[in-house]
Amino acid sequence: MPELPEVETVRRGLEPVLTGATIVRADIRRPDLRWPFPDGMAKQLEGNRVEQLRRRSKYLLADLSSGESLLVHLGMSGRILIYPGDRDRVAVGKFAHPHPALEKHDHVVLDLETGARIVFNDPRRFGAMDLLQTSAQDSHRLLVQLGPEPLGNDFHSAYLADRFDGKRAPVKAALLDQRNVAGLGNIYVCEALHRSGISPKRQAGHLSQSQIDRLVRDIRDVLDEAIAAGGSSLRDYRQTDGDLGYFQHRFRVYGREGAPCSTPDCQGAIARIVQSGRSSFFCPQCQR
DNA sequence: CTTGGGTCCTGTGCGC
DNA sequence: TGCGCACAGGACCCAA
Repeated sequence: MPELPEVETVRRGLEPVLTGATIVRADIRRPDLRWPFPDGMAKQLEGNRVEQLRRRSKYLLADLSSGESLLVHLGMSGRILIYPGDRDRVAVGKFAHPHPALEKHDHVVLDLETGARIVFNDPRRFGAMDLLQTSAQDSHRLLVQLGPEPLGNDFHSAYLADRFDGKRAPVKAALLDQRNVAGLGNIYVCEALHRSGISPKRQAGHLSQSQIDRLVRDIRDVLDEAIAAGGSSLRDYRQTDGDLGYFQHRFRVYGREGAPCSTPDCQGAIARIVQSGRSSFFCPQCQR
């Protein structure tokens, strides 16, 4: 999926289009993604204004005028595209539809009063949508266990040291565990560990305090840089306008098996190993 | 409690 | 050009 930087990029793309706009029509084109959509979702959306578009970890939350929020998760392959529409063309009756034809895997379509159309497309359908009471957000089953935002004030080295204390799991697994810190995925964990010079195989509980300090800083840095670059574009991810993100050009280890390590004075080559079924990319020379 | 493995689904890229 | 296989950004669920 899109990890935190990609979801934040989507949020920033959607925000100006969605905030303050009223949903005039919701077209739910199949009964489910990863889970069934809530009963009557289309009706709960239609007629509502979107008050605010927020992000929590890798989830988007659109707060509605009804007091409910639409929760959206992009899974592995989910995309949201905006078609600005063209009211004038509709108004003069030249075109029955200002938007391009729907494509395969376009599962949810929201038409806004402004004429804009928001399309959720997800080939693998690991994504999710749900409705929740905005005031009870934190008790939602998908959000209740999430750890702190890595870019927020609650994520700091004392916190992480406490969470990692006594853990025998590899630090790679511990950082992917959303209960420890919420929003990292495979790419940015690999990248942060490389920047910190920490092997993904190291037991989380065996890191020194200075390594944890460094790791916290590097996690924040890599996420900030990725957001500034508009996220990373791999197979499926695009920004809301269909453009590519650019951060993938700055990967130091992810997807670079066999390439020379980019650390100054390091003669190592990037290796790939499998940890709990997922690829870890790292430099065995400078990550210890 | 922690940890690791299997699983959902479709698409793509590679080797043959 | 076609075919089969490995692999893909997530995270739930269950067994040990």
